[in-house]
Amino acid sequence: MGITKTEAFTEADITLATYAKALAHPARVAILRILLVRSSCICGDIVEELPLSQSTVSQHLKELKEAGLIKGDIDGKKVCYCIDEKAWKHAQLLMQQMFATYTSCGTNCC
Amino acid sequence: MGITKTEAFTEADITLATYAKALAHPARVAILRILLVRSSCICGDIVEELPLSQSTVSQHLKELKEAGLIKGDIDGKKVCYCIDEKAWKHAQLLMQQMFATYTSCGTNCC
DNA sequence: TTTTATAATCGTAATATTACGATAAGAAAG
DNA sequence: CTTTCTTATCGTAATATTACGATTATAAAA
Repeated sequence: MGITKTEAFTEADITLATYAKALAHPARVAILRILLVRSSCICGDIVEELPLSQSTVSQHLKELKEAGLIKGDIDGKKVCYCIDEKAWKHAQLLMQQMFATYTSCGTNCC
Repeated sequence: MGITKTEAFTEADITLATYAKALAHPARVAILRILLVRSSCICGDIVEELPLSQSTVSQHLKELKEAGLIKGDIDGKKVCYCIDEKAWKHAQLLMQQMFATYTSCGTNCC
């Protein structure tokens, strides 16, 4: 149905899934890498670094913003994007915790 | 168009996005947590722990398998799922690298 | 004020995802 | 062989995603 039974899952799982979803498209990963490389804010010349139209990039930026991972401030006639430190570190923590839980199982395993 | 210009992105970004997509739904996060808690294989009583139908759970399991994060071996009339260690650690590494790249920017930031 | 540049939004089309019931496929149990 | 249990797959419906061109909105520049 394309819709998710959100009420059925824990807050933590929903949050992690939301962050993961933001990373779930190569274009958005690429955008984040661009923002990461330039450790200070940059403005919207992201379009020129990607093989996508301006409207498509704008849409991906919107999704990253909605997930909370980035923020965009108006700066004259451009818009200035950067990583949202708090959300970024939160996502990092949730991911780390998730992945770190793994301990390789014994001989009874697949 | 619901389709992605895969040829336009780097292999690393596509791989990371694929792993992220596997985590991009709370049900799949929940499934992975179940598999993580029981460090040895368990079988499809995952269904009973989730408020989803058997067919829906099976579909999510399939996606996790296709992303490579889990594997399922036949064990009599049940199927035994567990985390795929290699892929799991690969995903962990890619995520860590991605998140660790961040260094909080100076005063010129949003 | 008019022009120009930048980014967001709208409209639309193609494809993907999520979910479930029903059915099929497989092996173990009787 | 037949029944039973478990999981996969099919069919279908509702919604979401991805992408682009066209348009709109806003502010700086002329």
